[in-house]
Amino acid sequence: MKNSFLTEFREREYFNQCTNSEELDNLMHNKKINAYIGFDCTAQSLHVGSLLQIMCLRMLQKYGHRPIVLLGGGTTMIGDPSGKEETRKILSTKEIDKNIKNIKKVFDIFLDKKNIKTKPIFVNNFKWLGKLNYIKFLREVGKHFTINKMLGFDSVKLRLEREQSLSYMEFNYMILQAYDFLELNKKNNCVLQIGGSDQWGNIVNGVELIKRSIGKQAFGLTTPLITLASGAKMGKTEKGAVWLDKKLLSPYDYWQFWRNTDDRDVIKFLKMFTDKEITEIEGKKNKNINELKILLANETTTMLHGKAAAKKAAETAIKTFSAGTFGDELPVVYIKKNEVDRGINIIDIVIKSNLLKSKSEVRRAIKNLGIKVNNNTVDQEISVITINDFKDNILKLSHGKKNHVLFKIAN
RNA sequence: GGAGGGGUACCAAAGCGGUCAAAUGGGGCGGGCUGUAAACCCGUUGACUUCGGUCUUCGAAGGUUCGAAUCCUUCCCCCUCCA
Repeated sequence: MKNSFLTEFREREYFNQCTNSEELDNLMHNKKINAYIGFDCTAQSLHVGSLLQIMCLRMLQKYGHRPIVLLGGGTTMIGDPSGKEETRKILSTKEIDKNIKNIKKVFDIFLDKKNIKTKPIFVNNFKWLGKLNYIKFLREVGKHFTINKMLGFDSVKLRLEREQSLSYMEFNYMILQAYDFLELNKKNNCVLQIGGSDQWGNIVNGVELIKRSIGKQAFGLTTPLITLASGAKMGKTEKGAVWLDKKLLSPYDYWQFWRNTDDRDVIKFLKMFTDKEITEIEGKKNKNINELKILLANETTTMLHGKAAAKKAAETAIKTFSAGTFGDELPVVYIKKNEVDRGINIIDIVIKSNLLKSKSEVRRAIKNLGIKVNNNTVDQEISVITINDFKDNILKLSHGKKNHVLFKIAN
């Protein structure tokens, strides 16, 4: 273990597999390299599922290497079958372009652009995939792939074993990804591709393609699939994906996501998703678990949304959970004064708050004593909200312990 | 192309003429206990409701019947075996 990149990569539990870790270690020790990770652009932004990958890019920078961010405009048009049981929806180029634009913002936040030597390179594989000549491609790239082998890859095998259809289009995905790597190797001198463990097959194909077609050595490195102590996949909550975009998930909710980490995952997450030194984290092992969770939430939120937003989120959390009051990071809904004067039924105001979607759900929640107005449990579904329920123009409405909305009166 | 089996709610899976808005398990949500954790316990899990009911749902469309998730016809999709 000479090279600190791979050492830290292992220490932080990022390591899953490597095509040749010893040589990669040597290489990265002796010179600065260019390495790439590809990101899927099927959604309008990235969520925590991609955070580990982003952390890898940051670590490359930390050790003086240059990250290449591939936003797969071309491959997104095909859809990666890895880990998917069904064919994905096919997006239009317009949607994909829009997604790419928005996703790029995430990297602007996480990656350092000031240091010329490690400044990230952004590429879109549509640039080369979009103008491929089919016959030429088959002759130059296709000949290096055998169907026999391709059938053995998990992404293909699983689909076939489960007798789920796999279109020819998707079947080609791995070849395209391999070609991406070749292209980046030629044009950007990229010698390493990092990805999630589900990308192993695709990555290995790229490494082999580079070797066969131009005789060069390249490397592949994968990160493990993060599973929670509870066994669930990381990143999903009741509210849906944990987006890395404040328009899709507020800093407060992002903070809450980390604050609610399972005890057993806290140390691991501190290692994976914060910049705190390993030794420092190890030293905290016996600290109060809730303080560690707050540390985790503060660190991760600061990294994404900035110090001020993290601080506000933390304060709001304290007020909401400890002090029994409320902080200003809670979602706010404005309500007209004359509506309040008329009196609003509790069911209607819950619907207005978006805490619950249907009146039946609200009735049920009330029956289960899950609705609170200003911390007082509502036990009657015929209760009416009036101006008297507003204190200083504000009313706090809660569903359960963690979901709160503030109503403010607007004229 | 031939012979069988199957498509049920978020998922898995029962039901096979009325008592079915549909058993059970998982997941979700709420409550309790706690620490905004885990485990455990309880409740709840189609929509609307004047709480009497009403409306929509068991692959799709038709039909039989007083009455269909259940029976019949056609169609679509999936699986198993044979060619």
